[in-house]
Amino acid sequence: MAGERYNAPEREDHWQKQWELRGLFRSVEDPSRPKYYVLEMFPYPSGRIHMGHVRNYAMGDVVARFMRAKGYNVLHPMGWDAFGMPAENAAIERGTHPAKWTYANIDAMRAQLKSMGLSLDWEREIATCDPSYYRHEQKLFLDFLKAGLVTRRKSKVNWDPVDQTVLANEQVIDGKGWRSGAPVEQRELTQWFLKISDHADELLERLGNLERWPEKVRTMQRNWIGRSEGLQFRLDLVDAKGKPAGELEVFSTRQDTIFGMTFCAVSVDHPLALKRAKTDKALAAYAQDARRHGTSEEALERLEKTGHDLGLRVAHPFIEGKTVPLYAANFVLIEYGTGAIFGCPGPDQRDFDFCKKMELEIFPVVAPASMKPEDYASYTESYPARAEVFDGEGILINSDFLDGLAIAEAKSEVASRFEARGKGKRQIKYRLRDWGVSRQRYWGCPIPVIHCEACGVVPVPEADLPVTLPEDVTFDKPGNPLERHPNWKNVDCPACGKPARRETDTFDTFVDSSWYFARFCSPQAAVPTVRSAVDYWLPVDQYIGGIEHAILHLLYSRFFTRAMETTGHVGLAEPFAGLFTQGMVIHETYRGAKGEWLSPAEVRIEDKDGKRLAFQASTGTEVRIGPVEKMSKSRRNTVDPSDIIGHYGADTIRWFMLSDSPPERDVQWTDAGVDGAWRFTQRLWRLFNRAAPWIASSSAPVMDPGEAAMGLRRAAHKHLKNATDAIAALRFNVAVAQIYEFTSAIEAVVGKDELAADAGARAAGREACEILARMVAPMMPHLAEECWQLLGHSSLVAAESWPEADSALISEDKVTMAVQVNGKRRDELTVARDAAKEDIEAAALKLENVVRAIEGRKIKKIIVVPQRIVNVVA
RNA sequence: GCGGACGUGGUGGAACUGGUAGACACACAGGACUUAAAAUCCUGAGGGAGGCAACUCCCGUGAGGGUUCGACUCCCUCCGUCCGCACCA
Repeated sequence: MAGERYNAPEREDHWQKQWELRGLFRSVEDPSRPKYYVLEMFPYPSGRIHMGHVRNYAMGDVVARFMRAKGYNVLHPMGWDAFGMPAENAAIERGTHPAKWTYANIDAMRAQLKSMGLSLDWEREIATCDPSYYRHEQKLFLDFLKAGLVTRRKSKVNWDPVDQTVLANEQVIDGKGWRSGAPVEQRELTQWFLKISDHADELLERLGNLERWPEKVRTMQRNWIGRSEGLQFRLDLVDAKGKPAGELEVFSTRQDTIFGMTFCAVSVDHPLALKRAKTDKALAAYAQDARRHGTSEEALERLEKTGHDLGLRVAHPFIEGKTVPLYAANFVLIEYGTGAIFGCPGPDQRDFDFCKKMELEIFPVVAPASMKPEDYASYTESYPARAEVFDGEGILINSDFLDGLAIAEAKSEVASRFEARGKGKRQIKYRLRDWGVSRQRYWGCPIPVIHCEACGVVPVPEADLPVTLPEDVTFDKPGNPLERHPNWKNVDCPACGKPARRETDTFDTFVDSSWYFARFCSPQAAVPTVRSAVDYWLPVDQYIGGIEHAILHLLYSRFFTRAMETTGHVGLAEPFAGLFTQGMVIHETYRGAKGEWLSPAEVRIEDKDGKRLAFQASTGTEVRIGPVEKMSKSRRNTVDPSDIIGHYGADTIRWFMLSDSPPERDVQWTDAGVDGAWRFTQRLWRLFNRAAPWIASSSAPVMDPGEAAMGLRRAAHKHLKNATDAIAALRFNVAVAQIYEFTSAIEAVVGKDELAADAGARAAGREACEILARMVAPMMPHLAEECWQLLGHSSLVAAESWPEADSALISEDKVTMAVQVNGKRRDELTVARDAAKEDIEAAALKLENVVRAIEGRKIKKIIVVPQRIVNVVA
């Protein structure tokens, strides 16, 4: 036995088979037991799992196994987010059919995940590209359509003229298509939209209830939804001759600054601008230029804020006879508010800059609250020369009837006056826009509608679902294969029976992932969701994934759940009660002589005089060690999880992922770190091998345990409590540290020859080992089984309950308190746990170090915090 | 620009509601075992000063100030790093 090594790969295979044989991780609804739904964001089947997956799923598995041991009925499923562009790209590049490519990847990745020993219910596995999944997505869409949650309209989209498809914003890089490199055009296309913006207020409001979500994610969603309260109002226009020329409707959150209005501006796409552009060629050219810059954010940053005079003037609503110019301006967005603004250079930096350029009047309308009224005049005079505007809290000035009011009061006053005149209304605007879900792509869920010349848009009858993708498609030409398929799109109209055309757009893949968590509750059902199942399992109690989904996926899923509630598919509004966003896996980067990226496998690291040097393994030439960055194919700084699992085993890679770094922060992959984790697996295995015969004859705790026994029992229960709390709070690195300490404590007792005759120590050793095996089980499940077996059990530790910490053993009867003099630690004092304050004070004052520190000074005060600290103030 | 997070030894990090800063791990050094190596085990260590030594003293959680008997923790100012959003009226 001694000298042997734990053969992780072989034993892990064995234990995985045992779990599967007994169906330990299959979950069945059981209303008599409390449920716990733990879910990690399901992967895109790109081909192989990466370290990010390993970290994500290791964490989720700890939670799943821990909660199972705590007695919960745990649901822990896995599936595949299987539609998407990479499959089509593979088809274009390699001629493989997207389905073939995708399913092969799923098979490969399933095997990899299984080798990690995850406690998943594989019977619930789903793939979003499977008709058995997406038929229900189509049904949901039809229900949403009926419920008025869907709309179809023309909108501007990013269009790649080479690939002939719409691109998501994320796929536009510096104004160019990410694949083709062609400049992206803005095109008007008729698209399907889910009306998420109708629910902006709900989605915002309910963020407040998501207490177990990271503040950061809630803030990001709050900003994304972008609520602003303001006033929408109409201003009178006059033409060059001073005659009335209609009205201009604007939106502002700062209507209090109305007396500072020195111009108005509209978007180049505003009706007023479009109308004039028909006759004003210079304006038409200006507008064209402004639109061109609309795509790239970088260009926006540098873009000068300019305007083109529209030849109209705007009458000031409160100053008789005053008018200001009206411009078409490149910085006004048609999508937001009314596409028109009133410009006030006072508290608005952008308007201030614009006025300077256009040489318009500039004066402040808000003065800092601390300023004395006699200084207002000089403040006003010097204002145009300022480098930056004042936009803080303050008092209205230069504003007629608003003078002296605070900003909030002035806002309310102005709003009331407009409302009284019938010229305006208080309004709340959101930045959030409707979610365009149409994609001109093959590998996605077909949108189940039919276009008929006579009947218009006709939903596919539910009996005809699913609308499946045709298999005989070609990818040799750019564009949507569904569009050019010879007959797929030709159907008879379900309403009138005349020839009609199928919708050839497919859904954005974010639609697929917006309800998969609900489908997991009844993955084989003939309807999208079974109410008894979702009512039992949902919400997801703990969702774990990357921060990159903070907005899109998580916001869409929240909206989708609300929509499914409206249509009766679920009975709750929020899908994820708890969210955890884990950090990335990062690694050093290496570059060769020509600046080419080198993978860690191609590099040999050496220590020379305390300096780390890297050499190319094949040539021996020196390699530059670059910054530590997120593992990525482009930088080639990836490590393949399967290589590590094949060499060290799954437990080692899991343990490493959970050690050291707090789970929300990035973890740096290092060989030394993996070696350390591997050494610990060996150490535990050796310990249990040594312990087994040593504790074999022990039974129940003995009547009169000695010092060694009591010490070990106290350590066991203390570490058990600490680790339990840490795991429950997802602080795996802290739990790992507790397990290390606990292991050392056991090693100090178990197997020691001098304690072999101590029955109490042997009994405590058994108790400690049994606790340790179960504590380790969520993190290193295979090794834990091995250890459990070594202790003589025939049961599986994966099915064992979590040990209970005995609080009586944790609170020791003697405590060590620090003794401070004037706040500086001078000595320590061990007293009975319940010692009286007076006795503690007296004992503290007798300590040599304390006496010396006091130096005969008079004692002013003594603070005693029971069980913690004594502070003598002298 | 707006918003958020963070800043602790050589490194990753720990420190409960303000109460012994640096747990645990990595790396390092010394030692044991060994013919040797690997593996394993033991020991040491924030920086500085004094002492043969047990030990004692000073400094120390980005910088400066404040509150407190007592601050990594709370407050203010500043510096730095990272992230998100960004012409949103």
